Amino acid sequence: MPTPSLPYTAQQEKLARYAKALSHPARIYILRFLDKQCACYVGNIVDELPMAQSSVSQHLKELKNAGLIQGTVEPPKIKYCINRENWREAQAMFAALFEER
Amino acid sequence: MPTPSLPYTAQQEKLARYAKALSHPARIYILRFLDKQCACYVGNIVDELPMAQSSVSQHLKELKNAGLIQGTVEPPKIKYCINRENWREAQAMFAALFEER
DNA sequence: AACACTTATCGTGTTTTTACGATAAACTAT
DNA sequence: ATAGTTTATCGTAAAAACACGATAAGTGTT
Repeated sequence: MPTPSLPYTAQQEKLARYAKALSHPARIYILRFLDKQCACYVGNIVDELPMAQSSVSQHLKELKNAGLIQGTVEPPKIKYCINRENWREAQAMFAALFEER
Repeated sequence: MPTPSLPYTAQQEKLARYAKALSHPARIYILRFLDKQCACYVGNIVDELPMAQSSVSQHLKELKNAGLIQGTVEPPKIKYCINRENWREAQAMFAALFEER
């Protein structure tokens, strides 16, 4: 295996990170829900999903770390919404992957 | 027997499965490579990637199980290519996720 | 049959993901 | 202060992902 020590391009790494964020149905659900509702509180999402509050919180954290959502504090709640800038970037990167030839 | 109520829709599960297939940079690389080359042998891919042949084989298996690629035997080699039907389906499903509102 | 070539699979160890309950942190209201 | 509400984090355990070397399986050739 004599070839490249340079592993992957930054683009490939980034797209893989976005894809990983989308790789669990609960996170697809959350994103779809936020996209429809524009914004909502954690409690609303917990009510929708068949898992513990702590698990939902963890999925939200992963989506936030991936840059796909963002939260704003509205005491005593926290409101989450799609991060539109990165959302568009992810959209473009997936589109490019499938269109390119 | 009543049908068990699944927590997520079939669509969400399917999209999550496609996303998981794309969630590793090596698999992004492979798909991109196959898309460009139209088709190639396993050896060509192994030469491109900084990992063992057995690891590449495992990534190919995952992509095949996800339905994104397919292989045809051309003794003594095996030629892989994109599964265009599922490729288009994945393209449509990602596009729908990001466009929908 | 024996060999060479190509790729898949096996066995193993390490790391990451996923889920949970319990607890902490931050804020409001009484 | 005390209590109540909301969400994040901690600690843990089970499962899955990932990579590797070694080996098997399949095919063509001699």
